[in-house]
Amino acid sequence: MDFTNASLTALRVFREVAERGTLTSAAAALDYTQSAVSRQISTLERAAGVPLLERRHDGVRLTAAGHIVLRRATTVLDQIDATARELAGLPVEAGTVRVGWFPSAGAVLLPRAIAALRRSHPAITVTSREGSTPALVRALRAGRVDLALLASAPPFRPLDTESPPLELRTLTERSLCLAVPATHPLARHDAVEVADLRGQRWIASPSSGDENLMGVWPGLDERPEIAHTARDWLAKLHLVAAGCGLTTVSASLAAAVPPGVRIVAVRGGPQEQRRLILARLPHPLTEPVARLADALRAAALDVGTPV
Amino acid sequence: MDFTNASLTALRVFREVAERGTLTSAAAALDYTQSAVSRQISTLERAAGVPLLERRHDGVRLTAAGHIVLRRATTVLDQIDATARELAGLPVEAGTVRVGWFPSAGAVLLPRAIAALRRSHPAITVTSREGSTPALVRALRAGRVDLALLASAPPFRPLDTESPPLELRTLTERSLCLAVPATHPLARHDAVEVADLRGQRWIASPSSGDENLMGVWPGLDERPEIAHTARDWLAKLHLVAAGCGLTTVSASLAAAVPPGVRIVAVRGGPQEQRRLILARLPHPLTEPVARLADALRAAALDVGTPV
DNA sequence: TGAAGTCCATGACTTTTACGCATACCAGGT
DNA sequence: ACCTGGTATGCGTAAAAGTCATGGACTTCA
Repeated sequence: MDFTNASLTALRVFREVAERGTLTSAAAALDYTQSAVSRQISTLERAAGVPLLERRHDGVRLTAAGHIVLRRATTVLDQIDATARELAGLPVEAGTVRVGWFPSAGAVLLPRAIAALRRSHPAITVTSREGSTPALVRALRAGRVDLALLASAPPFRPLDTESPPLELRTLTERSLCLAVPATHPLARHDAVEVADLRGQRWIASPSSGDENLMGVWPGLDERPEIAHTARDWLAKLHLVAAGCGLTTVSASLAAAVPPGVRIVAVRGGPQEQRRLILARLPHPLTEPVARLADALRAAALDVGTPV
Repeated sequence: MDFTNASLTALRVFREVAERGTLTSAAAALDYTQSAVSRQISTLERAAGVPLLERRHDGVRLTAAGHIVLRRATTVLDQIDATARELAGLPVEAGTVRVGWFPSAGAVLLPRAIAALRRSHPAITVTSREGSTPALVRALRAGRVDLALLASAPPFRPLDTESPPLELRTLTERSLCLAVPATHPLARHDAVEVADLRGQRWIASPSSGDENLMGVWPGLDERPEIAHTARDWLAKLHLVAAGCGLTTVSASLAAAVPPGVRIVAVRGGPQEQRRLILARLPHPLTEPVARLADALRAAALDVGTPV
């Protein structure tokens, strides 16, 4: 008998034992007797050809082989669960407003706002452009855009020092989150500890200098291993989905992640807040610009709601 | 009973049936009787809740659900086999491959290839970086990447003029397609006429000069109205989903479009072909690099198949 | 039209496996 | 010495897996 004849049930039991630390508590959790669990584990160890658990007086610990099996079992069982889900088939007043947006700020929010505005004010037309924060601020000042959607991180410096100061409205202020592959152990819970991020591989944006790399958790207390660099969010998120690494993500992008990506919060370490800001020049708004600003605010409230 | 209680034996049997096309021949290969295989498949279908095979007089064919299960079963069984090898301490190929990619070339293909490679050669590590075509060619020449995934359009000029010439392999050559909102009238059919593109609003990449704008159909015979400019594909595609405009898209990205986007072909006017190219320096490949190149070729074949 | 061949599904039966109950053993704490 | 919490194992039973034999459906060929 070799490992290829292991059973999924045994792998599930093993995972539960590894998580809870005793056969007895795993049995209770899975509605087995302690002896049934003991036999399952014994069968799995015979299949593996090596002990997977070190028995102690107060429970069990994983052996090196046990860690191997746990890692693989997690992947296998997540694939089985994903299969089950997949099988269940569980998807304007006239005028033009010009808005600029930074990708992580605009990718979800702006399309939703535009869609909502089309329904409520079909005569209002929106055009938009992607740009960096400095470029968008210049575009606002120059009148090339009416509104700008920007992301902002501590220490929340002013966008520029020109006069008059821009009118800023914070649409959301959320904790920075983490995009993890759905099959990753960190994806099991809604939140992970910052200490759990050690030893992970990261997908970061290319950048120069030694400021914090975008994409790496800012509270990480080790030198990160950058496995991939990417600017494009579609590619980034698909790399995450493929299990290629982790990346930080604004909570507002959570609605746009492809299948295979889980968004989790990070506990421990300083709270990393990110603001989504709507910037404009401080003069009276035209009606269409005011309506788009309303739609963006409404969309910002919706984005916090899972769809 | 649900799918999470499926057995590895049943998945192995299913995979063999899928591969051989008849229960009888799969039974012979696995040393079962034909009726044992029939019962295994029936049990799996009850677990799935839907038929996985279409019985015909000359054997069986996979249903859509069957394809789902086969894909997942392959991953699961490969993981189990890899676990057995890992537990036995069998030597495996180790090494890191560095690959560069242009977003529209890399966003779908590379994650899939990396995922497949991880299953077949878990000891091979891949790191990657996004870059423009000229930057990636320079990175290849300088030895900073081992492979580069590039997109190419007519007239298919050489990537550079240095010697020796790079070794290029075309992974796919596809017609350029159009991403349209699912609610758009043009989404009703699989293909549209180039004349129907007049008067549409477009989402283009920002660029300078008067060469064709990326994102606008190159055969369009009027001055296009650019409603949005964006580089980020996630944002672009969500703008399309929101009904904000159309954009051109490589067929290889079709697998990554979010809900609300339809990919359609364009008839009339000159055929717009796009090539997806794998570039490398013309010297012998190390084993890991060769394996990743194989995985990319295989993934390129898969991307053409609707799932 | 009938025979032959190939395929899948199923009734009846046998063999094997999984699990619960009860109990023994072990280590640590009081 | 006793108690608590843990794991391993003998025994018995029920359930699952597999084989044998057979029937039905379809296609091909004489």
